[in-house]
Amino acid sequence: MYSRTTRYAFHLLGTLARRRDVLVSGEEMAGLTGIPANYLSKILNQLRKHGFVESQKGWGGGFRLDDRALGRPIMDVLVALEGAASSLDACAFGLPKCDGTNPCPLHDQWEQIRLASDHMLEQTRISDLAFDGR
Amino acid sequence: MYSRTTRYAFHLLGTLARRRDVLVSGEEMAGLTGIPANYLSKILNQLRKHGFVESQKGWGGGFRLDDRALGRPIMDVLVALEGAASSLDACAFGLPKCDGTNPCPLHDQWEQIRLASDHMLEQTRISDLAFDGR
DNA sequence: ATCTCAAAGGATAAATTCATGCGGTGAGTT
DNA sequence: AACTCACCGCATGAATTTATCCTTTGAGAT
Repeated sequence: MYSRTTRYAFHLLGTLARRRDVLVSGEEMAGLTGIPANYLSKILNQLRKHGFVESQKGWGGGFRLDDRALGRPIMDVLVALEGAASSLDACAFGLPKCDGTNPCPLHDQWEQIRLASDHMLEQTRISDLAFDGR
Repeated sequence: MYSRTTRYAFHLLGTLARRRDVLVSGEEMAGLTGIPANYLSKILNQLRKHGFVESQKGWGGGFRLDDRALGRPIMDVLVALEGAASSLDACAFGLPKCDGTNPCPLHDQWEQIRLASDHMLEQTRISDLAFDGR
């Protein structure tokens, strides 16, 4: 599974995608999503460094989606936060090397599942995450 | 993803399924699988308590698959070790309540993936895990 | 200029998962 | 009976992930 941090990131980006072009403060986002305020700011900061969101300090400050991020696949988020090349572990059986020539007993079925997950992450864009709620 | 412990359990059961009716010592299983010996014994002990393996103490002792476990789906292993009702998290977006009436933006696609994983775990039996290697 | 607000950043702590160490127990051998 | 082997259980430790605290920085308001 994607880590809790990654799931938080999806939720935060979805919340910002729902509120385009306005600044939403961290405190406010914590209220909207239920994510701990102090932790959420770390994640948004990471997302900022990777070009997904913009931020503004000071009075009336907050976070806002970077327009250029709207069309990016959410796989990019996973890569940015986890450094992962794929979404799910390569092998459900735990083999360090598991592929077509040296498959574990679950290889073929797991491959399908992993591909479906990768496909979802590649096809879903950040704009698709727009969401209001917690 | 299934926890490392669960993946270890699959690997251990697969190794025993390949060696029916003989006792394999913990030390030996560590060599066969590459799983830390002291950790592996914990997992096998858990599996014993849940009726997947039998063990024998003392000289020539070791672990052996419980014959009645052969036909059980490997979902049972996951449930026994993680107490999980399903294989993957209910919601990839992190919502505490995510279902058809209150779906997250990823709900429908993720549902397919989760069902595929559940299906794999229900259809695969312990006997199917038979495997030699690490 | 000064004050206030909110993000940025660093350090620390809590929680969970994974792994190790070691004395104790039971089974078989000699 | 004494010895050895290997599982058993408890306690401890390491690593990773998640969460909190507190100080600093920058932007706007007064």
